[in-house]
Amino acid sequence: MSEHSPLLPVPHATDVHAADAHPLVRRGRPALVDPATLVACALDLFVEKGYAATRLEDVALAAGVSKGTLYLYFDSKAALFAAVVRQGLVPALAGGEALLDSHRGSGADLMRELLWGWWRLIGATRLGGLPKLMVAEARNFPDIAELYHREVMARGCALIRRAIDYGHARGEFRVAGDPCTVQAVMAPLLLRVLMKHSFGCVDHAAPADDPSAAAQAESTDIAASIEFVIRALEHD
Amino acid sequence: MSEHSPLLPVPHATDVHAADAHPLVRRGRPALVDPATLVACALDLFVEKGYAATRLEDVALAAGVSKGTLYLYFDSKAALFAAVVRQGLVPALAGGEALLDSHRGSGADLMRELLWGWWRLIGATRLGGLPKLMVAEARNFPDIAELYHREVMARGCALIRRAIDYGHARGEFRVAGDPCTVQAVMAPLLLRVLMKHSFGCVDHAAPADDPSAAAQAESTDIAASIEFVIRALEHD
DNA sequence: TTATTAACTGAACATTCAGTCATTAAAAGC
DNA sequence: GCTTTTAATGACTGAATGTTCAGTTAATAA
Repeated sequence: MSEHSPLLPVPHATDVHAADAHPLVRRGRPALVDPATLVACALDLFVEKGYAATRLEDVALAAGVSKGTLYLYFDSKAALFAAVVRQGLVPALAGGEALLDSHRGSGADLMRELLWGWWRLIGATRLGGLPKLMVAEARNFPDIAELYHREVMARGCALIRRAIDYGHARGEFRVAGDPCTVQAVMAPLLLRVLMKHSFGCVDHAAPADDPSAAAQAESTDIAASIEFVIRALEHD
Repeated sequence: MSEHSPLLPVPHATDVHAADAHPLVRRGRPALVDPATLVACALDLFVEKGYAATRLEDVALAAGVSKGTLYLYFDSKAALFAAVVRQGLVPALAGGEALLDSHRGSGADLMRELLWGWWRLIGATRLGGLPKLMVAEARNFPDIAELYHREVMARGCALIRRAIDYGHARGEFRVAGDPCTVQAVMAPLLLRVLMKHSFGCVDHAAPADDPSAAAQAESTDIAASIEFVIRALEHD
């Protein structure tokens, strides 16, 4: 047995593909598949069907490879799941942190930008399926849940907390960024994305026939949710 | 094959146990197990491990019976799942509807009572695991998701909407009960209960060693969340 | 051309588990 | 006691699927 954690990709994959700056000329057959593609396909299927109901053969099929090829890049199904979470979260939070550092306007505007940015970069993309996936599987994969909690939730909460503190320091917000307020601020958007990826097909509120109208209605709802929480933050 | 829906309990169970007022004297061996116990055990395990990761043998073991006995009461695992949802939701909403009809005070007080009641009757009990379960499995069980959406979510939303309208009609609330506001009002509590049943063991915010202190902190957080949304509803 | 290396394949294997059923147990009627 | 009826059991089965690996393909190096 290898001495690596079973939730990490096998080393050769990391060496050959992730660190592409290999100085030597490669030998042998060139790779046909990018492991990032496998992870992206796995994310889609995990989000759509759940972890257990997703067959590795379907992931492979979606990526245009065979089932065996998956095992060249990931030790196990759980390792693939871990990669899905890791790959999803790494690029997702940097933007928000940069935004917060550069902002100079009002607290309400900062909060609007943060929440809209979260929706654009995560809520409205395929990454929006990750929260549902983690809620569903956190108890079955404590290691991955801990990673997600530490690297995504904690960092996201810290971001919101700093934004609330910013508005509080300027005298615009009634409260400072305690954990409970932070959760209440994120709650409407988080719940929205959770519902979208679970009851989305059941909920008949949106006109399913016209995707552009649905997107329009969604934007309106997001805006309303954001204004709702800002109203709760601001002074009377 | 029976002509009943596969998601309904087998008829004999309903006849013999649910309708206990059978006039005839029963013959044969008396039942040792109450199907409600099976459903309760299934709820616990489904919530803890997820639908797929829960083995029927474990459900049976938790209820003190054998796997075969489960099939005397439920046609399949999916039927057991449906019973879990159905049994959970039936008694859960009546209280809220009665409360709303009898209330005469301010809109904010009504909202406090409603949300606290929801927390006491659902959020803080084993039923609080149902939302997580449904979020996780809605796509895999469209029938059950539709049932849950129609009988739980829609009715719960209607309740909140009427409470907002009540406060709005009295001139206390800024807005009427549009669907988006309703969701924003429920969001903090719903998200809290979702997190409790997924990341609950990972989140180190609460002191896990002292359950009474944890319950105390939880009550404080619920109260803060409720006041947060009421503040967003009320006039400036 | 031939050897070597790496990527890839898919049939076979091993395991897990929902669902079945022949059997046993416990009650009531005769 | 004997029969009938219902409850309960747990070993068994079959299908699904995660995992493995001997073999194949496609590239470079000699």
